Amino acid sequence: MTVSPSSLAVPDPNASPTGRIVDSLTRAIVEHRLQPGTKLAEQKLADHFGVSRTLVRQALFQMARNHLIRLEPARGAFVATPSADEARQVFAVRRMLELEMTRAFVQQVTPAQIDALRAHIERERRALAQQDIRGRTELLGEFHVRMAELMGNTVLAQLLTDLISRCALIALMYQSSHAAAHSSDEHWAIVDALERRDENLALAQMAQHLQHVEEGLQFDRQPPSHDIAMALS
Amino acid sequence: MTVSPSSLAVPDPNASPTGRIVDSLTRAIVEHRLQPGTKLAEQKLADHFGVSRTLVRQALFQMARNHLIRLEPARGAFVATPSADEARQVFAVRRMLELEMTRAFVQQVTPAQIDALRAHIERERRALAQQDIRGRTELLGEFHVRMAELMGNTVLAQLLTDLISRCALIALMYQSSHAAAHSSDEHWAIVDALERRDENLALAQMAQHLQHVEEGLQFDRQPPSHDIAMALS
DNA sequence: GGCCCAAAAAGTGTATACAGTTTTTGACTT
DNA sequence: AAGTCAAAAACTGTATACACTTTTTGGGCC
Repeated sequence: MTVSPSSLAVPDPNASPTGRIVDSLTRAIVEHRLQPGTKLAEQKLADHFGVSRTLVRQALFQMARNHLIRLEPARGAFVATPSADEARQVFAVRRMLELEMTRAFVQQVTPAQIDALRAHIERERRALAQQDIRGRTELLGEFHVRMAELMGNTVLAQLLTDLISRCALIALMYQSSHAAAHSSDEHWAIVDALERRDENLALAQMAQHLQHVEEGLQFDRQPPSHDIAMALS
Repeated sequence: MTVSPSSLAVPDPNASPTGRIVDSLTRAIVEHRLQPGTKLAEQKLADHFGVSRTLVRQALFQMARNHLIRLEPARGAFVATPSADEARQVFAVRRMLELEMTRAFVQQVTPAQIDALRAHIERERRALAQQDIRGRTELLGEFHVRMAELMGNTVLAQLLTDLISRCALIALMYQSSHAAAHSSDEHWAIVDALERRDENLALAQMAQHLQHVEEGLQFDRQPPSHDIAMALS
């Protein structure tokens, strides 16, 4: 199962102008600088990025496939507003993927991988200490992607990247009250279990971690609507 | 976990002209009417579909995200030629996702779901009996998607749809010698185990089934090149 | 003030134009 | 005959134009 990580080169998204726009918009959404439901007018984006609408449209179409934005025919693009149902489904898929990933990871773990994961957690902690909200969110999500990359499975890593982007958007909508510091400690516990090659413990830690992340969400809360009239109805 | 299937409506891909093109090209690739490596010239596709290059380009960009086609800067789009590494990674992800899906399925299985799966297998068998190669391939893959849909997890179902499309392309490249009839019988065995709510048996059957599908591939075989010169070098 | 409706403005959907790059062609050379 | 190279053709990448749809505006009416 272990495979050379470089064997499946993924083109740098910043290479093409469209990729640059996708990247920039994705960051803006995941980092909560764009509220769910916000209209994304093509000409305004085109002006902002200094390109024509053609490239913006290409970027928007691609992002719609990740469900980070929603396209309404003849009405335009909006930052997605995932429902509670969708949120639960996304988390269910993450659980499925990451539990089995953890299982596979234990089977082939090396000291170098453990070191890499510990180094990543160190970065998480620095971001936490510095109150670097943006870096924190990104790093906490990336921990899971890093595991996939260390296993040499680029396909899995890309899938997880998409899922975790959706989770970030969901977390915003349902106002996660989850303490980020807690997450970093849980990552540490997972790595400890991996190092000991204790499959059952690693699975339990990962399951608990994902459960805590999901529990931070409050699905009973009404999704904050961007539309005033609808919010007051 | 169980959620109404209709709650997360996915827009009919045939609704937009671009979606129609994506759908048509995806089918052509998955059903092996387009060889891996084939050049997809924009103007030719545009003429064929009776639209301008604009729409074709949108479709190609979207398909590149599924990895069904590969875009080379300034050179155009080609039907993807997944490497053996990529194939192994895709199968690894399928295993992860589907094993956990099976686990979750057992926890919440209903007689109606069993009936639906058996009905699906019946269709597989009809396609097999009629030597309907195209329908057979599609139905055998769809069985796994159907399980996700029956659990009410649209997110999972869409992910699996993409993965299974990639698997179909991989199967073509590495000349699966896997008997399709066998697959249908294995599906039957999985459903039996699900009906008995026997988690361990269901997991074992699903694992074995996926292993058989993957074993049908011959990774040692040189990927058949569309480029004559390269094939002879 | 609130409501209705038509004109204007803004925006999306698709086609086309054009610049720059890659591939093909075909005459010329060895 | 095989190789080379420049001109031509074909193709991609981006911008722009234009038809059609949705949203906004503002004036008349109750």
